[in-house]
Amino acid sequence: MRYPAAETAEKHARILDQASRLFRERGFSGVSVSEIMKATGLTHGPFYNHFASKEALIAESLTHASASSMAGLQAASASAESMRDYVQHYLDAGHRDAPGEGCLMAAMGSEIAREPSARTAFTVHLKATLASLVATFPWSSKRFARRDAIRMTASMVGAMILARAVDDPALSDEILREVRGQFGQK
Amino acid sequence: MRYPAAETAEKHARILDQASRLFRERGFSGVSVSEIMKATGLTHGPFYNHFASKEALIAESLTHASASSMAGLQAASASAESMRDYVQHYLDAGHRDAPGEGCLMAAMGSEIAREPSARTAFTVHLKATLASLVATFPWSSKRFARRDAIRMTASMVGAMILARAVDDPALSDEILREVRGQFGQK
DNA sequence: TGTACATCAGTGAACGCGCGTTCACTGATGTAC
DNA sequence: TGTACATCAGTGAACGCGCGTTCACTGATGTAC
Repeated sequence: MRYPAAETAEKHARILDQASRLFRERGFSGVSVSEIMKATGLTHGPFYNHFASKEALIAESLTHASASSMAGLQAASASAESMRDYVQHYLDAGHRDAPGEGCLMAAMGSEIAREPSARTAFTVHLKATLASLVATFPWSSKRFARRDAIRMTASMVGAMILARAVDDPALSDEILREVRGQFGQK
Repeated sequence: MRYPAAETAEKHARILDQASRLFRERGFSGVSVSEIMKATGLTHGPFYNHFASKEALIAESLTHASASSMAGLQAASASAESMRDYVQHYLDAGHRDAPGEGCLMAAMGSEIAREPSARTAFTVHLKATLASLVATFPWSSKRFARRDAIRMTASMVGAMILARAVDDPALSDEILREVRGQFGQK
C-alpha cells in the first residue's frame, strides 16, 4: 500500500541506525538483512527499495555511524581537560561493553580491510577524525599535532580491540587502565 | 582406504597451517571448511576426522598461530636493537600486505571478541606475548615493564589495523611511519 | 614368509538451513477532474 | 467538495546458492595366523 511520503526518509534513517548498531555488535557477516529490517520493524522485502545491496548498506551505515561520531568530537572544547576526558571516556569499561553505540574503528577494524566499499567509507571517516582531533585539542606542538593524533588514535583503537578480545576481566581492565594512564592521570 | 599411520598427524598440522593462514587473510566467516580442506589438498569429508566442528578448528588454529608467533619472539635477543627491530619489522608494509603470515591480533582482533572459543585461545596468546615481551626486552624500568609492554602492543596492533583498513596508500604508510617513530628512529 | 581379513582415513553425494535477493500482489495515500 | 483511479512502499512466498555437517562406501595398509 502507499505510505505517507514523509515516512520514507525516516525509515531509511531507521534502517541505517539499526544496521550501524548491529554491525558494530556482531560484524558485517554476523547480521543478516532480515535481522536489520526486523529490528527496524519491517519485513525484509522493502530493503531493496532503500539500498541496492547489503554491500551498499555496509558502506552507507559506516558513513552514518561516522557522522554521529564526528558530531560528538566537534562538540568537544579545546581545553586540556576536554582532551583528557575524550580519551578517558573512550578507554572506559562502559564503551568496551557497548560496542553497538561505540567507535566503529574498534568494533569492525579488522573486518573493514576485507570489504572494499567499507574501506572507502572508513578512509573518509579516519581522515575526518584525525583532522578534527588536530583542530580541536590543544596539542603541545602544532608541528607534531597530526603525528600525535595518529599515535593516540592507534593506541586507543588497539587497546579497545584487545580489551574486548580478551576473556579475562582483570586483564581487560588492566589494558584499559594502563593505556588510559598514558594520556593523563589515571 | 587406509593410510600410513604417520601421515595423520602431519595432515592435522597441514589443516591447521592452512586454516590459520586463511582465517588471518579473510576472517573466520570468510573461509569455509571446504576451502581449508581444498588448500590442504583433501576433500572436505575427512575434516570431521580431525576436528569436532569449525568452531573447534578456530580455537585450535589460534593456538597453532600463537605458537609460531611466540617462537619468533623467543628467538629475539635482549638488546635495545633487537627490541627496535621487533617493532620496526611489525610496523612494516610487508607485514601489512601479508596478513596471512602475520600477527593474529591485528588480523582478527575485532572478530575474536565475538567467537567465545577464540577468546579463550586469544587470552592465552596475549598473556604469553606480554610475558615474553617483558622477559625478553631491555625495558627502561623493570617496575613499569609490563605497563609499557601493554602500551606498546596496543599501539602496534591499533596502527596495523588502521593501516590495513585504510584505502589510501599514503595515509596507510603515514600511520605505520608515525607509530614506528614512537618506538625508535624512523 | 604367504594369505585372509579387519581397519579406518579419504571420497563425494546428500542433508537441512539460512542467506541475499526477487517478485506478484496489496491497499491507503495522493491526485486529476 | 466528492469521486475514480494511479501510485508505490510494504508483504511474504519463493529463488538459487553455499554453508556446516553427515554418511554409505572404497580400498591400501597393518595384522592374525
